[in-house]
Parts: sequence; C-alpha cells; structure tokens
Amino acid sequence: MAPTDPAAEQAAASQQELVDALVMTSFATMAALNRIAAEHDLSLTQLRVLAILRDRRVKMSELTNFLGLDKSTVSGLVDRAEKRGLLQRAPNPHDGRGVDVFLAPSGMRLAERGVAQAAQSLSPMTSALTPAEGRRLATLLERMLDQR
Amino acid sequence: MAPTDPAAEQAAASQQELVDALVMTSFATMAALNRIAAEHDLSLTQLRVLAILRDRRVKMSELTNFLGLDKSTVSGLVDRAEKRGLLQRAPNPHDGRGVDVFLAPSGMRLAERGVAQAAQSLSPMTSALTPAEGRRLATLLERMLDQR
DNA sequence: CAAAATTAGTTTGTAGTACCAACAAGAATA
DNA sequence: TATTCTTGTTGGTACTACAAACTAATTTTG
Repeated sequence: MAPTDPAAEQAAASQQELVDALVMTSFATMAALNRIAAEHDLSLTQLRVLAILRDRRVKMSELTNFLGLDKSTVSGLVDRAEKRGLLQRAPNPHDGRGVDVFLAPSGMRLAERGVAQAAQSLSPMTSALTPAEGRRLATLLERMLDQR
Repeated sequence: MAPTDPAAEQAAASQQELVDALVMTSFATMAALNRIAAEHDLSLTQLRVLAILRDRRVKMSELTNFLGLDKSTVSGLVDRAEKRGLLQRAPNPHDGRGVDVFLAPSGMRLAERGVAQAAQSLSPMTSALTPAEGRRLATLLERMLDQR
C-alpha cells in the first residue's frame, strides 16, 4: 500500500459508506417485496413479471431482457404463471417465431394489489423522511439510475 | 373512488415516485451484486454469508437471523460452503447444541475480494453523483434504515 | 431465389435456493 | 426429575436459474 493523500482517503471512506447504505437499503427493500410476493404465493421474480406486464404486452424476448434472465428461465416462469391462469401467451402477429405475453384478468388484479401492497410495505421506511426529503431522495436515486 | 384533496393526491404521487425509485435502484444493486457473486461461482446469498462472517464468528442461529432465512436453508448454505472450504463449523463452547460458523482463510480472501468488487461494480451508479450529493444520499438512506 | 446463418422459444438436465415437517440432543423451566 | 423449549440436521417438495440441444421461422448472403 502506497501512502495515500488524506483527501482521497476521505473520499474513499464516504464512497464506501454510500455503497454500504445502498446495499443495506436494497436488501431491506428486497425482503419487503419478497414478503409481499410470498403472501400471494409468488416468488419475487413472478411478482416482478406481473408488475412488468401490468402496463404492456411484450414478446418473450423483451420480457427476458427486462428481467435480465436466461430465456429458458423465463419460459419456465411464464409456464407456471400461465398454468395458474395469471397470464396468457399468444403468437406474435408480426413474427411467426415470436410469442406475446400479457396478463389475464386475475393476473391484472393480483398485479395491482401486489404493487399497492409493495408501496405500503415500504412505507415504514419511506415515511421516515419528510416529504421534501423524500423528493430529494427520489431525485438522487433517479439521477443514479439514469447515469448507469 | 371518492374525490380526493389535491394536496393529498400530490403527496401520494411523490410517495409512489420514491417507492419506484427505491425498487428500481434495489434491482439494479442486486443485479450488480449477483454478477459479482456469479464471477466467483457464488450465489448472492453465499456472498452475503461471506460478507457477514468477514468480521464475526457467529452461531448458526445468529446467521439465520441475519439472513432472515429458514434454519434448514442456512444449514444447506453452510454445508455447501464448508464443502468448498470457504468456512468451518465448530461446536459452540457455551452451548452444547450450538454450532459456530467462521471463515476459513480462503473464504476470508474471497470475502474481501467480493466486497471490494461489489463496491467497484456499483461505482458506475454512485459516481453519477458529486461527493456532496453522495453524502446526502447516504445520510438519507441511513435515516430510512434506522427508522425501519 | 436457395442455402446458410441468425433469432425466438421450448425442452431437458443439473445444481442450488428455500420452505416445511419431523427428528435428535442439549438446555431451561416447572 | 419430567416437561417444554431451543438448536441444528435431515428428508421431501417446488421453484429458480443456467447451459446445451433442438425446432421453427426469419434474415442474410452468395
């Protein structure tokens, strides 16, 4: 280790603090979402699928990209949700290979409830902040996401 | 739906914006952590176990609480990591039922690298902010976590 | 335009995650 | 001491996730 300039050291420390806070917040958020999903006998990924499909009809390949998972994983995911009657497949009209996926009515209801409950179950966290702070936090997070 | 007071509506919208930002940030963070873990042939949970054990020796039950998982899940998790030589079990000296878990040297090395890489892989996100903004974000996140 | 290459999606096989229920052994309590 | 509680493991099940192999449709190329 070379001796380091104190200003750089300070910057590194506060960078690490941010990373820690980010990671802990993410675990807490995921735990909350997981809990909600489990209440409806869904995995987090399945709840995520419903949330994605809530306002769009997509091809399998698009869904795969959204989720960042392997296509075979998504096939299975959609299989099980379809068997439960939560969503449907249909051939894509523009591409004979493509398969569209979209929510069935019961999936739509579940998606709406799930999303609402998710917001609610995070409220113990979010309401620790004043409205002004909340807006500032949202802005900072959005800036980070854009720049990714 | 009853007609709603405009101020309340505004507050709800900005609350929803915060939740969305939080959830999206969390998914992005988890994806980054997952990628790092996968590079070392670890699941996210296993990387988390290593990170937890990096600076403590704990009983199985404590590890279970940290992770928020079922004890049988943790048994399996520890089994596999032990077989890979990443950590060790030992009887707890104060409680004949208890089993302590702690990192083996190779697990320690992996934990250090993993944690460092995690910080690095999040830097595209975190460095979108100025140092001052980063500190403000960290502070807001910590406030949220405390109040949980 | 036909052959070759690419893309979309499914199937099959494997390893790991995670839960629950049942169990054994030790510790705490009545 | 007998009962109850706690700790951890084992066995069983369902799901997640990936990789590889495969089919069918589309696009590219010669």
